[in-house]
Amino acid sequence: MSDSETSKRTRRGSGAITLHDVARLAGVSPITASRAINKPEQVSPELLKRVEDAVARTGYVPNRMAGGLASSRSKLIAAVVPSTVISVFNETIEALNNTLFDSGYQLMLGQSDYSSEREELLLDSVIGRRPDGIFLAGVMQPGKGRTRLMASGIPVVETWDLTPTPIDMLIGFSHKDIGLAVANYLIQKGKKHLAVIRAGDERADRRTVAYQEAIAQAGLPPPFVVNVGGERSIHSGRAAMAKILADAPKTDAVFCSSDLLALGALTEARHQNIEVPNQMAVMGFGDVPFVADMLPALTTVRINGGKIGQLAAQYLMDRAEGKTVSEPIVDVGFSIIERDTA
Amino acid sequence: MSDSETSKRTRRGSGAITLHDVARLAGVSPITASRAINKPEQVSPELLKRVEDAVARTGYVPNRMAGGLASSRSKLIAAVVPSTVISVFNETIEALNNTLFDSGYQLMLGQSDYSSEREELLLDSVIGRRPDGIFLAGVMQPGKGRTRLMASGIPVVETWDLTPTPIDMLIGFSHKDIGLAVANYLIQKGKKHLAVIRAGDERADRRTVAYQEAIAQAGLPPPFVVNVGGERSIHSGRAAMAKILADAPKTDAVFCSSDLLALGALTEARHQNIEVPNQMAVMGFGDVPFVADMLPALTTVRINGGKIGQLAAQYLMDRAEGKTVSEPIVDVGFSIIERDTA
DNA sequence: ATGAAAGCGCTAACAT
DNA sequence: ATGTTAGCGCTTTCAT
Repeated sequence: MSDSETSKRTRRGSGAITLHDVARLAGVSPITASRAINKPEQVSPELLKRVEDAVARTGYVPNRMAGGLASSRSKLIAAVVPSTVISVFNETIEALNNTLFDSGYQLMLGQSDYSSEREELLLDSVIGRRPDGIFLAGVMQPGKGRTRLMASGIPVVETWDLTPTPIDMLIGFSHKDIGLAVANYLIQKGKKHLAVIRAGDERADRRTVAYQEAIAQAGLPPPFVVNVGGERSIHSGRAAMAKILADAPKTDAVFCSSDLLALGALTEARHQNIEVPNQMAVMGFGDVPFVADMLPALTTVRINGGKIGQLAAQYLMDRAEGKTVSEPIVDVGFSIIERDTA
Repeated sequence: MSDSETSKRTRRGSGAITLHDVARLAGVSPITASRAINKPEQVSPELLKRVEDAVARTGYVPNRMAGGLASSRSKLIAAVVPSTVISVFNETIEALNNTLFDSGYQLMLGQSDYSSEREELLLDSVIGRRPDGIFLAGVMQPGKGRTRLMASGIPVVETWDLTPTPIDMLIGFSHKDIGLAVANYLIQKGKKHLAVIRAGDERADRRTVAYQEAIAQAGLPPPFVVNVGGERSIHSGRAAMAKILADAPKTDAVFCSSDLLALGALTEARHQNIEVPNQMAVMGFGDVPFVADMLPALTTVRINGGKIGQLAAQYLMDRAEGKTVSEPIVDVGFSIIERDTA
């Protein structure tokens, strides 16, 4: 209200209420106002109340960019995921976000679209924000991005995979073991002519290779493989199943790289009056929230995505606060959920 | 390498490479280094090259918190959505994120979980980051949150709905018109005993009320209503359909508040050998990416979510850059996609 | 085209 | 328990 500002160089900032305004109104020094807001136990009840009143009256919202700059603690966590639309990572992101929010952290979301070029751009953009931690969906392949990440010194958690050489922390499971387990599950169900509908990524590759190995070990003919590349949709699942039915008609079981692909395979099987699971077993991967309730209910590989997200958030926050994480590499495992389709 | 730092109060920052380091290495002043990076056309080729080399050699990544503080431009956009797991907003968020990223903006994601208490907390947290714009999934009800948002002066775009009193910009469509259109569509197909499976939110309410109106207008008996509250799953869709079949057996058409609910309804119908669409028509809402390829393919209301996201991003960025948005209120409409189930 | 000075809004470090 | 001072790393303003 009563301002007498005189300066040669003027450079009014955002115009928003600042800590100084609040302090002046409360009749205290800025640092006391800061403490009243962030560490109320360090301030006498009397002054605390005056500051609180001033905050309420002005509608002051602290500028976290300024705070972050001053304290080198941004209270930001970045997540880098390949895709956000109906992806297996959704549950993980939601859990991550919720856990972070409850402790006053904010989530920045970056999408790499399965492109490593874009991922590198994204990483620089992310590092520039100086987040207190970075969540990665997957394990980062060696390259410029990985190097820069390590150089940044920011705590990193890689997820949804296992590797002997993590950047930092790791919360995942073995894709190889899944390939093995699924093949053996199907074989034990009496299936003889296995197939696989796989995505183009490297994790799908490891599952497929293990699947092939287990099949070879059992003395069965090698599986028919359809690689759908980046097309993880129901549509491509249908097309893939059509191809299997046409080119490898003896097939009696298919392992799909994702639940969506499995749903597509199932759709095509129904379309062609193939009886599931006797004539054709179908398994998915991911156990996205709705496949349990469909008819037939999908037999699939379940990953506890929520647990991964929650744990990752905790680890990142612990590290941001200087604590050491006692078990920085965790295998959360997986389970085969037996339902109607296999 | 050769440092001789002497100061009484030491407070080493993050320890990362700063613009000063780059400038020193390039033999220019910090401001020249800054210009070389941000406005290269203002710097002579000679110095530009020296700065670029220094950046490459040091692996310098600008600290955007510092830059944001100095310029009052964070290059951050915040999105507030109720949920991220298989929600109709996913496509919008992805488009928003992609459009922003291409212009150097980053997305912060906040989840309100359909709770207005949480939404208020979230809003303060978001405002504290001083984003250049805020994306809202839905329109914000009057209240403390809305007031604070308006007071913040940050550009806001509300979406997925229409209102005569937007906070700022608005990109949506009429839920009332959808209720009307769906009812008339079903009626015109010869359906006489309509029902609705709705969620608990206010938008679903408006669709339902309009649906009831249109039915009344046509002289048909009022629809049987099942309110699933916050349970937007396939599971609750199944349960709701079971209830309809038990309590209102004459029902020959159901409009569902979401595609997932519709899928559940369809599942139950199949389970009870109800023939779709003749005996029972089912319509969804949202046209999530996979319902088109299922068997039967779902007849549903399609919203161009991608367009909303892309437009919202553009509007927010324009406003952040001081441009005026010529048409700040847009009705993107909707369409009924006729497929197998109605 | 380049640079010096000032300061964005906050908190860490050092008093008292 | 409260205050003073000096930055955090950058960009604006003004000068050359």
